[in-house]
Amino acid sequence: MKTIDKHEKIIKAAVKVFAKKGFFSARISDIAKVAKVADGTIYLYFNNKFDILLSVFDIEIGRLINQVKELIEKETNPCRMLEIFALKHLSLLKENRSLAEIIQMELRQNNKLIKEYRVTKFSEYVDIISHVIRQGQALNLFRKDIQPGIAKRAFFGALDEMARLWILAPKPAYNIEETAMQISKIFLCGIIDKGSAQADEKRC
Amino acid sequence: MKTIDKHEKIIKAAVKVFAKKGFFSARISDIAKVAKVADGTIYLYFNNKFDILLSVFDIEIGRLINQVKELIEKETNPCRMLEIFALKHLSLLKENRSLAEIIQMELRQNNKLIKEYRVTKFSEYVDIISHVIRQGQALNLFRKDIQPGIAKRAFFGALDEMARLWILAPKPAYNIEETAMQISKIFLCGIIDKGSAQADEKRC
DNA sequence: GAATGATGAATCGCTATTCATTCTCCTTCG
DNA sequence: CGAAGGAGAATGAATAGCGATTCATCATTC
Repeated sequence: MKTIDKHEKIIKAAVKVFAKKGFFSARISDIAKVAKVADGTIYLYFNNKFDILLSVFDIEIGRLINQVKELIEKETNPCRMLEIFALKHLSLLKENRSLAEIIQMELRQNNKLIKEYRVTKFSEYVDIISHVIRQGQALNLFRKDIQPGIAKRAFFGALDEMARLWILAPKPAYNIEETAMQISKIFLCGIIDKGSAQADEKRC
Repeated sequence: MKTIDKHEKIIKAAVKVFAKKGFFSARISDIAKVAKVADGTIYLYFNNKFDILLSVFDIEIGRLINQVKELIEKETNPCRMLEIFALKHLSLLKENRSLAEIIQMELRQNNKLIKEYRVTKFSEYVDIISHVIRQGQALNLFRKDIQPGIAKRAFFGALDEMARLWILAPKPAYNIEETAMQISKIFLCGIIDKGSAQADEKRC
């Protein structure tokens, strides 16, 4: 059993336990039990309980962010880029429900470190959206009176709220493709420049 | 000093302390200090720490919900109703920042009682939106292919994300009116039925 | 037989909750 | 009118339990 294995095992276990109980109610001994490791072992790999949470953010959420980024970068049409963002964001969270729960719960905590996390790595992720909107505006696809900073939040917030539905409701009422499509559709219709020939051409 | 005064004082204090530190990190003695009351006194009015949080939800958030509901009910035009919802929701949260922080943080906790709260009182609030959308569809103002259940979440999620911005950022980059207007505009443009004469008439 | 990794029982600090005591403010009666 | 008394409210020091963290000890590997 290599060192690297235990580090990973503990993080995976922590994702499960934090998702189930929330950071504060989760006990180190819970994580240790799920990871099949002694309580003390955890302190060989992490400085303290909060450090485990930060590692979850860095590694697991970081992985999520990279996957979406990578896909977006392959596209050039801003409309398609937003559709892909919606679809991929939702489907990755759906696949990894525990992680989705942690994002919902812990990334909202009023904590200095978490706040910092939100303004660095995570907001870099959300900034993908405003960047795409600016591209669309430059191409005369999207209306110029839309503020990218507000629109990005509107779009991300809409997706985030759908993610919340899945976490709170035991049975999902809508499937991912349908949800992602509806949200991109509402949003795209809302920002597309109807006076523009480009918008028709690109079939946005 | 009447009994009713202390109950209120403790709740007001709890709103501040929970907002600042979060439920788990808030100490009863902190709340007591802010309320200018002895630690023990709190237990004359509340069963336990969690009971204080539930009371905050019931009383303070309930008050917020009622205010928005009341305003909406005065309107008949679905487009205006959505605009008013956006504006009032944001401005009430802005006025009561501590409460907004609690909503952001604690209403996301993975807790059975809070989950129940979300599926009763709070979702009744969000359901105002889907109700308005259905009205609009019945009047041929809004497109029929929009699913009210998804659209309500898209709209609410967008507003909620803007509220989050204000909480995390020390200095707000956008004012309320502008934000509410942009979000309603994007959303209304996204759901309005362009083929319909009604939509023009009503100047949506 | 070191050196490194792992263990888990014991420690230690923290804070929700309790409860014996004190305070406040009426009511009653001499 | 003022003193006595007592009911309910308020106090805050003491308790009690929890759980993060430590560390003396054990296991494994070379």
